[in-house]
Amino acid sequence: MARPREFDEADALGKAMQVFWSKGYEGAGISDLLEAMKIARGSLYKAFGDKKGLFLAALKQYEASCIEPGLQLLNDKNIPNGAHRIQALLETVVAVVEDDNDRRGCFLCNTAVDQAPHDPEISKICQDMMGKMVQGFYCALKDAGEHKDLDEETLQKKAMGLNIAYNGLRVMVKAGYASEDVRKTINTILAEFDLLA
Amino acid sequence: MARPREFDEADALGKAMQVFWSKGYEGAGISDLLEAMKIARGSLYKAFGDKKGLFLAALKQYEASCIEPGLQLLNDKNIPNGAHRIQALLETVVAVVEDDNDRRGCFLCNTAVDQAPHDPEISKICQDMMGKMVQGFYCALKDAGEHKDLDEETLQKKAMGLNIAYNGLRVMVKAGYASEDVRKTINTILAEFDLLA
DNA sequence: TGTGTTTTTGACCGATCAGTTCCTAATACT
DNA sequence: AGTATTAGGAACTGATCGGTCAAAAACACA
Repeated sequence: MARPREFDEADALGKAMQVFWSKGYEGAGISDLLEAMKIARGSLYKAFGDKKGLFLAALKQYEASCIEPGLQLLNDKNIPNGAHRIQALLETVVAVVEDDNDRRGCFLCNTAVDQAPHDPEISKICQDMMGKMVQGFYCALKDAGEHKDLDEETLQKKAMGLNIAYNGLRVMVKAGYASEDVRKTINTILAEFDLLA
Repeated sequence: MARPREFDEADALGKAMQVFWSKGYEGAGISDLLEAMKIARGSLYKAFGDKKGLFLAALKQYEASCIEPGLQLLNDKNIPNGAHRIQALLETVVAVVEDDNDRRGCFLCNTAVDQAPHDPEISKICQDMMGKMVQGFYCALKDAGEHKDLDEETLQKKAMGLNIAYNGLRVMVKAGYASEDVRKTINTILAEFDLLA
């Protein structure tokens, strides 16, 4: 017994995510968001509460649409060698630069850098999401050649190290490094972590 | 034959650097800066031009006061083993967290993440400064045990890999990870790069 | 003691910020 | 058809944004 939504909430949220991803929390104005989402001001506040509410929803959307596929790649048993899965994931980082010169980096990493230190709620979310990435690397490592034999703690530490490398690569991309440099560095990382054939 | 400056420009710039470092470019309002620098609005614009001019000066100041000492550590021949120098540098990352719960991270890394993609001038500065870090790691690697024997290109790639790890650690700190986790990860990095005794 | 030059200062500018309010439009149920 | 309920939309809020300006103040020189 009420007027129905005229916009697709999931679709609008996806657009909002893109804006936050490109411009960051502070850099994204409500007007920017409205324009991209193609909804009116009142609708935004009615549907998402306030700017931070929309941001948190966008972050969750990023997890579902970008982090999750990455995790599935790291867990993809169709690629028997876990090292190949890790390589594939790292190469997505450079692929977006080569394909579209997309230097938005990782929305999660961006948020960790510019919002987490000022907001405990966001800090917790970032740690949770990063924790999932670490677990993804862990699963892939368990299927990676001689790593199978390592004890759990060592694998966990290696997984954390790979996640650090992943974030560092994202920073490198944002700093503006050429894609070839990023690609070379990926190979170095893989070599240092004993993940090359 | 003119009124002299009443404030120490270098001192004020240092204060501005702290504000930008803590809050980022967008997060730092002119009012925040004025309050910290303890000067009046007009003085700021007379001395530094505009907000971006002040930011660039602050970034240069960061290079002189924070990056440069790091580079000197990586080049410090008083520590004969380059691996120890690298370890010492990485440990400064966790030390600031343990000592003061300082999670501002690296001002350069922060700037790369949230400003470089939107400003070619800042992008270039970030790449230049990161290049210096890479060279620092390179110098240290040349004095690090069996690495002495590696060819130049391999060393360069390893140096780049270490810089990526360095930035990744900075992100990890900003995300809010406990200092013990960061410390463990540092050891993992050193181990993977064959820099442990 | 003027006089010229530069710094300081705070008031002020238009623009934009996030968020609110209120009225209209559109639906579902009776 | 009537009514309750919610969405849509635009005008509006006070606060803050980065930046300007003109007058007062402090010095160096004559």
